[in-house]
Amino acid sequence: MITIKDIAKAANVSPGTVDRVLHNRGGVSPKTETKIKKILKQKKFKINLIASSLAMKKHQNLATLIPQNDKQNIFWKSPYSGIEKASQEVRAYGIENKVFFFDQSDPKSYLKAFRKLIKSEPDAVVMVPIFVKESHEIIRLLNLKKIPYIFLNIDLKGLAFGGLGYNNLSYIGQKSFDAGVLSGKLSHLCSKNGDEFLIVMTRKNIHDYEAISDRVKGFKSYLKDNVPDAHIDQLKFDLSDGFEKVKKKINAFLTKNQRVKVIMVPSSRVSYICRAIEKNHLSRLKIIGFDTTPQNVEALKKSIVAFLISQKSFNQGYKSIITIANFLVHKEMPAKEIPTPLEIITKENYKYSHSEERKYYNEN
Amino acid sequence: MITIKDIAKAANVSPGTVDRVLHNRGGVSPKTETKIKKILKQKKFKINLIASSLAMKKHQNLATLIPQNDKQNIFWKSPYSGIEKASQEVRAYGIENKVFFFDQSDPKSYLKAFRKLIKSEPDAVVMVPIFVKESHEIIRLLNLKKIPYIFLNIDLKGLAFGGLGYNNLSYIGQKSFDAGVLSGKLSHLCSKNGDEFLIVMTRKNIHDYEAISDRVKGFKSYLKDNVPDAHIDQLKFDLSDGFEKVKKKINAFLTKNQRVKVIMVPSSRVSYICRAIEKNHLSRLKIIGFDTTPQNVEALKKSIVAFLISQKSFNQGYKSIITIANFLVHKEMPAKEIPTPLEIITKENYKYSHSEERKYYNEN
DNA sequence: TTAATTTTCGTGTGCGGACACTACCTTAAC
DNA sequence: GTTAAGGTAGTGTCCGCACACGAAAATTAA
Repeated sequence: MITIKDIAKAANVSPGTVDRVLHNRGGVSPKTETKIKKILKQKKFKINLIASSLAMKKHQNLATLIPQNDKQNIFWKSPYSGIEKASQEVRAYGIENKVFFFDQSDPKSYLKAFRKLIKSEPDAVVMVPIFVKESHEIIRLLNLKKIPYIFLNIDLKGLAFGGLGYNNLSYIGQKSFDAGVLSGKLSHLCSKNGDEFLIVMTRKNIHDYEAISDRVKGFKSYLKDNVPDAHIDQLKFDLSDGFEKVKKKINAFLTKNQRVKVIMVPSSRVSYICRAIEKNHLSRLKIIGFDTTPQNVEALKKSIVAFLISQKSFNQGYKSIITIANFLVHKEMPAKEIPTPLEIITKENYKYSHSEERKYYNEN
Repeated sequence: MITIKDIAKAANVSPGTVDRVLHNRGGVSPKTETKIKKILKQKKFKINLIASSLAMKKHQNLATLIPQNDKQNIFWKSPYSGIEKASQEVRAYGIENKVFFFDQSDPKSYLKAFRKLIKSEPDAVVMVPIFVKESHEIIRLLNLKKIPYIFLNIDLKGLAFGGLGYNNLSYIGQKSFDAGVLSGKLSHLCSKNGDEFLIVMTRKNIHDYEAISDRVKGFKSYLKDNVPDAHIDQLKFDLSDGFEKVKKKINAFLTKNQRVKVIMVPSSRVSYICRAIEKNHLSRLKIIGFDTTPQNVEALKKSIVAFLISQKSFNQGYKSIITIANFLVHKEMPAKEIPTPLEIITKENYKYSHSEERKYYNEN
């Protein structure tokens, strides 16, 4: 193991000088600088990150702005858990993360949570930019204060600030269009000529709209390219529709359209739809959904759902914190986009997936 | 951030005493011990792993025994890369890993590499126990020398040493039977009533046999449970069969058996088989294979192969080193089995998978 | 030449924890 | 009452690096 001291000895200088060269901190004559750099390369010196971050005692604050998770919004439990896990890990690096929750159906609570967040004087921010208009305000302030931020799960785009767009260090999440394409491929593979496809949309919150509509676009795009004469139907429900109404409508539709063999539900509420479908229909259907919520996994295990496409939201949360921590501590510039894998989950491979997440739950 | 010193102050003892309690090193009266433990819990003290491993300056040696990778055996490149990546990371913890290669078709080179390995006096070993008899000898020596070891990729079992079995700390790899079950499920999903299934076995090396035959068992098991009247054919080739012979045999078979619609290749050589199949057959076939070798991915991208089941061998290699390093440094006991996820890879989600591996290649 | 200034570099301290070493305090044996 | 033995607790040093401080060297000004 090569240390700074080894380099110093070899170059006939003190460790301090080597350190100055390593961090371009100036104050070193060109002669010695090149000499040291040569030895550095020759001996393949790598900074010991362990010792480095221990010595770099400056404590920094992180802040995270995410939707509250509860029984209704169970989806947000995973990212939160991932965030918690990462927070524990980076604490040793002197980074303290504070999480601020908001009600994902209430823009006011979003702004309120942000106001609290900004009072905590964070050095960097991880946020889920659900509300477009409010996020605009938030980001304006972050830019002003020069606080770096990354987007989690939702890739807010737009021509804000005079066409410059947002300045997020990175986006960590799923590429919704491609997720939709994948659902199209899976639908295609498990159907035969003449089968019809049905998309069931459940718009629970307005802000889901972007991702969900991208998935639908991706789905249609795949089919257009690969099954040009595919017949695609679409059913839409609103939150205001009660379960009974959904049930009636969907079963009536399936009775009338016996050639529908594949159902794709672009939201994370596929299990809800499954519950609404009568058994006699289920047997002929291949159902594809998104996200491994407990209910969805239940339906998968019962072989009601054929595929779930997972965005590994636990890993998303985890990675967002690790990414920004690396940026703060080691000035490591993240990629502008860090897409989550599109994992295909079936009854048979579920138990081998999400192992980090399960491990975390077991330990806590 | 709570440090040992904080705890010491609160308990009116010196940091040394707290450390003794933390590591059960004895020499502390029960009274002070319980007091300290209470404060530890109350203040939620967590050891700072960064500082801990820096302070634990004892340098340790790791040794890895894996098959050489070359054009013929490209599969082993991924695990090796994962091992290299992890080795770099753990070097900061004072752990030096040495890799010893052997020819995967030559037991003698296996033993020879091991002899070199043992001369390096490793504190722990990661090994791919390809050859049964020779591994037995190797493990006997490791047990004798009390060197801990873990199995990578191949789960050597047996009633060795008086029925006690091997003493490997852990096995890191795929559960082959379940991988086969998954391939059965995928075959099922993309077939319709009356379709026939074909298994094409290419036995390149004897030692692959276990994993491959388990995959076949899993495949058949799934179909037996879910498609009881399924018709499953099987073709076997040997390394000695030339490509032309394979080609002739397989196409003749497919011509004669037009109802075969799904082909499952339980080895990592699906692309080889695909090259042998004539185009007029390909169009009606759904082909499922294993492992994301460059050639297989090529076939996937051309839509010749429908699914690849990946065992993420890069991650396997990576995890094996990390696991044993954690064991050495933090005495963290690993799980007896660490199964790799069974990832379903299609043309559409390939680019989002194996991101760590690709990142590694880009940086090196 | 000498003083003033700037540039270059060496030294020392501390991050949080591990562990060897030492000092102290009991207890019991003589 | 002295001493040895054994248990308990405290001190000090070091891990590899970052950074502040100030000394030495080099340069410029007077």
